[in-house]
Amino acid sequence: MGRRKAEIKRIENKSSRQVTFCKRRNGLMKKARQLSVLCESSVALLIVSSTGKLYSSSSGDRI
Amino acid sequence: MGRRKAEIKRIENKSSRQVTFCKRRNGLMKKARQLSVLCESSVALLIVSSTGKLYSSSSGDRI
DNA sequence: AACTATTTATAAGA
DNA sequence: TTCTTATAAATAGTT
Repeated sequence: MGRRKAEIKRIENKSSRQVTFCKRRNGLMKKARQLSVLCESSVALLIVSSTGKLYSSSSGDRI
Repeated sequence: MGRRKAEIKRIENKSSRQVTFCKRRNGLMKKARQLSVLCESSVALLIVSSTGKLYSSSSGDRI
């Protein structure tokens, strides 16, 4: 989904890797929430960045 | 992403909710794996269907 | 951080 | 129900 077909392999460039991380992390969380709402399911998502920062989302969260 | 704009609210029809659950669950797991590979991160995803069945994916999984 | 061209996911349909 | 297709949505590269 972008200007070029993206191969699924580690992004070498550090800054673009971090931009992609931010974009895709947000997209993933959005879709996780959508699934739980659309299909009455419980969804939990845990992401730990390469720098060790934790991001989480679960269907019980208000935001 | 589809023929019609999909509102994010519980799908009332049971069979179409099930079809959507299957499609979106697969899509979500795919994107979770992509994020971990592209951005060198650890990603864990847990989904419990409305019938209580558990589906999980984590970046350590071989499949 | 915003913008688009393009790819990808998917809602309906066959 | 598995496959197809039109369209919505996500996002890669750009500005």
